[in-house]
Order: sequence, then structure tokens, then C-alpha cells
Amino acid sequence: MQLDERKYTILQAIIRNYLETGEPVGSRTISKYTDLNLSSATIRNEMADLEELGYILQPHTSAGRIPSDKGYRLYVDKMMEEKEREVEEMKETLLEKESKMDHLLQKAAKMLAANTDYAAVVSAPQYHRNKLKFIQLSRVDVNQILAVIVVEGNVIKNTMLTVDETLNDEALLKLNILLNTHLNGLSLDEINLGMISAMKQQAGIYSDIIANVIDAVAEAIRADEDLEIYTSGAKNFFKYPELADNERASELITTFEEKQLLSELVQDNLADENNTGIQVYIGSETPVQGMKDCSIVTATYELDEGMKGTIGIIGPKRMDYEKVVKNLKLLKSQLDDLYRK
Amino acid sequence: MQLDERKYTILQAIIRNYLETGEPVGSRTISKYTDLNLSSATIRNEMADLEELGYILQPHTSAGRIPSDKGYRLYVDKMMEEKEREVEEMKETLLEKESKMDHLLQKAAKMLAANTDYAAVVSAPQYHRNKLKFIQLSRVDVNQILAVIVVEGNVIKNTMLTVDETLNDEALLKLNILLNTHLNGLSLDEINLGMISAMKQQAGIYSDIIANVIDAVAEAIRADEDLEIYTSGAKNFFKYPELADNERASELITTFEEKQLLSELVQDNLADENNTGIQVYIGSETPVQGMKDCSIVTATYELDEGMKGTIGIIGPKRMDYEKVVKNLKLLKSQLDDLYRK
DNA sequence: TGTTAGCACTCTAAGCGGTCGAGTGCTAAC
DNA sequence: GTTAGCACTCGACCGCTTAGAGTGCTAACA
Repeated sequence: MQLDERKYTILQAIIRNYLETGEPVGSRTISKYTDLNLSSATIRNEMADLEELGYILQPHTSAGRIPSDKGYRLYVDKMMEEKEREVEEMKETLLEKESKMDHLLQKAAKMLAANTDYAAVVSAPQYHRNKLKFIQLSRVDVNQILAVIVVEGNVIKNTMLTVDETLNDEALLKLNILLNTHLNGLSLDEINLGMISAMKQQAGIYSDIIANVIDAVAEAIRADEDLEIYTSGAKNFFKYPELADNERASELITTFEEKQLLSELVQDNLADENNTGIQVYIGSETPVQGMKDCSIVTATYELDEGMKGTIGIIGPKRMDYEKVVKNLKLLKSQLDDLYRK
Repeated sequence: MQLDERKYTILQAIIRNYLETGEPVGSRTISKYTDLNLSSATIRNEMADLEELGYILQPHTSAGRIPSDKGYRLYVDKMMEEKEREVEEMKETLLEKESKMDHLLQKAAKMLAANTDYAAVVSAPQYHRNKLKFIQLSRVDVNQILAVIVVEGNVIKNTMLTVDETLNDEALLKLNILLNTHLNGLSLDEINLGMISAMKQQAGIYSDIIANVIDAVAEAIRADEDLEIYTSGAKNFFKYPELADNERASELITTFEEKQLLSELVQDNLADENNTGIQVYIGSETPVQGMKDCSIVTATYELDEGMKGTIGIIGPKRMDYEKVVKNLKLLKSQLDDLYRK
């Protein structure tokens, strides 16, 4: 058996209706809902076929049908093709250029959640190709030294070091020069042990300081370890009865609170090199444990060469995919443009 | 009518039992539960009195009694007197000295939530008496200057400035000296407009840079504007049926997610100057909207002179106050000691 | 051959009445 | 002052019935 034009129209009608109501939909409803002018009996025959093909499910005998994951998938794939351009003309920068990245992203998540009535996730951009740009040690107090480390992409890391020996300004200057001449422009892979021990030797009695700074450098470069994730709209889960029962809600809230559990999602998204558009995970397709009853739609934005982050929406499987995709594309294009003009 | 010894014993028994079960407790239960050796009928009489006095409530005729806010309050006040010392001997540092403050506090919240089975809140310490300690401008790129600002208490703020004119190293050094000689050791109140314009004049064509740096300084000093709050254990709300119904849960989760809504709590706590111990808010006493059905227990910790933060537990009114107080005192003493030895 | 009307069947949700048990207030007796 | 006893109240629970939605199947129609 094949999925012909009419079957797809009926499937589409079932899904659209189910998205609205959240209730299983029956043959009579479809018979009126579409302009196919078919009786409920005919629809029933087609529905039996669609069920056999695996696109729809019956929760129990004598209930209406609901879309299966496979059904949603088909629907989403077809829909995505159509909606491609729609967004282009809506581009207008709603986001002012916030000075602080974290505020900006938190605000983006909030906006996304508010616009869609689903839960939203935004990950801070991750910096790949990370090279050290600049190191500076400064005296802050009689026995305290501040190390400032700047990595390509202007990620800044500060570390406070306590020094026992009162190291004089001249020695500090030397250390600064030593660090910068050796390390500038290098990536993590390029900083090897030989280099480090050479530097330590040159630093003499201050080799401890070098060791501490190196540690801080390593931490600054692989910043992806504590990937920052912003969320908003957890309360929206409660708007959809199929997610709001205690057990499920508790699981979702936990995942949402322990933001690191969402990192899978971000990783999965960024890993996909040639993924320029929108990614949709339906039900069990999800890379995140504990969200099997949800659908997740994500997009990747790119602030600057190599600085990629993820934005996403989490909601019930019967989410309004069109609205979600539109919102994500919009936000994506805004973020993409933000630092590029 | 007066609250005598026996009435209090009965009240205590009612509360203890209710804490365990979450169900209204009847006279027969109390008759057996206590060692007063009174029949249920006598208990009933006393309970009628306690109800008249406002310490307990009857959800409906022929149901058992549950404690009122006033009843909890009495119970908590008495309990607190007794538990004062118990904690002292348990002090052992479970928290390793984490290098990163934010990680440490997030971990503290997590621990608190895990130990108590309630939701936990931890606020990052706020720095009062804030004085500028150190400013440094460094060239990072041909037209990029990094400004590092260190405030007393070693709060560090970085700002990246883009400069049009290619300002040379000598000029940069001058600006550094200018900034440090004028501003070091000053608090926000002490930096006035006259001072700023004098500096701008001396800076000549680089007055823009001074202006930008001053802005960053102002932001660094009043860091309390974006008070950082860490939470954990939102899922625990679902363990208590009286909080887990959709509407209430949604409200709680929202408050918990929008952490800024919890700032009232922190402010309230810190404002109370001579509050050295534990604060308990029962039901409607709460300073946080949307937590009227909860009890909140908080403590204030002090990392270093003037660096105060708040830790707290949010749970149902029938929370295990003894356990909660013990845990908070423990964590408080750990945090207090952390940077003091 | 595809479409449709009709019918018997299934299953759920909702309403109803009865019963049970926990708990109360009151009264009278100790 | 304490207690036993009793009538009363009220919610939880159980089983039953009913209404309604929706199905699958069959037979008739174009």
C-alpha cells in the first residue's frame, strides 16, 4: 500500500485537528473538516490504511486517532519545505544589542518562551578554534596577583593568585613577557609539556606562578566544559495536560533545572556540521533522556566565525510546529546578524 | 482561655503527626500517640479549645485537625530555642574549597536540596562597602582595549573597549596612571562629577575611554543589581501533594525559574541587620509572592567582612523544620568558615 | 471499483446511590 | 476534671447505569 495524495491530506487534517484540541480525532470530524467531501465511512477506510502504514495510532478501541511519531515526522518534513522563505520579510531587530551576553541570551530565551507558549532553551555560543590572545599579570595587593587571560573571541578569564614571596614589579614584568612570548596565538593542543617546563625554568623561583597561570589558561580555552545554558518558560509545560501529570512534569522540570542535562541537545546540534537550518526531534528521537514525550525543535546560530550556539523549543508532540519554526528562524536570523553588521 | 502545658503537648503531637502523614489528624490518634494517657474524648475537648485559640484548623466537619500558620509559628519558635547547640559538633567541611564561586554555590544548593527533599535557594554574597581596588587598561588587539576593574572583596569586572584612534602604548600607560591615582580606594559615592570631568580634561582626546571606563566601574561597584541566585530541587515540590496540583506547581516553578522573583527573600533577609540566626516564614508571612502555601526557612552566611549571602529552603508548610534548620545551620557554618581559616 | 448508509459493537467518561469509616460534638455518668 | 457512649456529618470508595463517540463490517449504490 502506498501513501497517496488523499491519504496525506487526511493525515494532515488529523494532525492539525489534534494539535488544536489534544483529543483523539474521529472520522466524522475529518469528514467535515476537510474539503474533500468524503463521508465518514470513507475516511474510516483511509484511516485504517493510515494506521496500518504506521502514521496514526488508536489509544484504545473506539477512540479516535492520534498521530504517531512517524506521522508527525512526515508532517514536519513536508511543512519545513514550505515555510522556508516566509521568515525573510519579518526580520526586524527586536533585540537591542545588550552589552552583556548572558543578559541577552536569557532575554532571548524568555522571548521565545513567551511567543510560543512552550519552554525555551538557549545555549551560549561555544568557541572553537580557541587560541590564546593575551595574558596579563597585575599586582592588585601586596601579595595578590591578578591574572587576566583573553582567548580569541574575546572570552575573558580572571584568576587571583596569592604569592608568598614579595615578588617585585620588575619580576612581574618579566613574567608577563615570558608568558606572552611563549603562549600567544597558541591553541590548547599546541601548548606542550616541553614548553611549560622551559618556561618554568626561566621563571626560576616563580615557577609556581607559571604553573597556576597555565592551569587557568587551560581552563579558559576549553570553556565548553561548563557550557552555559539558559532556559525559560518551564511553567508552559503545565499548559498541556499530557505533560502536566505529576510524574512527567517532575521529570521535565528536573531536566530543565539541571541545565547540564540539556547539553546533549546542544552537542548533538552543533556536531551536525552541515546543519544550517532547523532540527526537529519528535518523541523518542530526542537526544535528551526524560523528554521522550516531547518534541524538540532547535536551530543553530552563529554570532561570529566559529562561535556557534543553539536555540530550541521544547513542548508537547502536538506542538504548533509552524509557529515554532517561524519563531526560531526569526530569532536565529536576529542573532546571526547581531554582531555582523 | 490560656495555652497551658498540656494544650501545647497536644498541639505538638498534632503537628508532628501531620508533618509525617500530611493527613488531618484525629483525636483518637493523638490519644494513643502521646504518653499523656488521655482518652480521645478529652483530647477532643482540648482540640476544640486549640481551635478556638487559632492554633489548629478543621478542613471540614468531621475531618481531623491540621495546624494553622499560627500553630506552626508557635511550634517553630519553641523548637528553635532547643536546637541551638545541636549543630556545633557536626561541623565538618563537606564542601571542598571550589575555585569557582558560582560552582560552589550551585553545589551548595544542590546538596541542600538533596539532603532535605525540599527546594533550595542560595544567593551569591553581596558586597557592601565597595571600594575600587585596582584598574588596568591593556591592549589586546590593534584597536581593542581590555579594562579590568577589581573591587574590594576581589570582585572582578572586565570590559572590552574598541578604540578608533590608534592610541599608543605611552598614552595607554598615562591613562592607567590617571585612572588609578584618581579612583583607587574610592567608593561609588565618593566618585563625583567634578572628579570625572577633571580626568576627562587630562585625558584630552581619549576622554571617551575615560567615560567608558567610569561606566564600567559604576557597574562593577553596584554589583547587587544583578544579584545571582542559585536554585535546586524544584522537582521536590512534586513530592508533596498539597503543592503538586497544576496551578500551584506552575506558580512555584515560575517563581523558581525567574530567580529574580526570589530576590525579595534575600533582600528581606539581609536587611535585617541583627539577624544572626535562622529566619522562618510560614505561609502568608512570606515576602515572596506566589509562595503563600509554602514555608520558607532562611539563614544568612558571611564569607568575609561585609560579604553576606542567603541560603534557604522552600517546602510545604508541613516541612520537617528540625531537619531543615539543622541542615541550614550546618551549611551556614561551613560557608562562614570557608574563607576564614 | 470506489463510495456510502446503516448497524452492531466497544470503550470511556460521567453521574448516581449506597456503604464504610473516621472523626466530631454533646450529654450523662463516674 | 475525665470518660464512655451515641447520634451525626462528611468524604472516599465501589459498583452500576447511561450517554456518547467512534469504530469495523456488510451490503447496496453509481
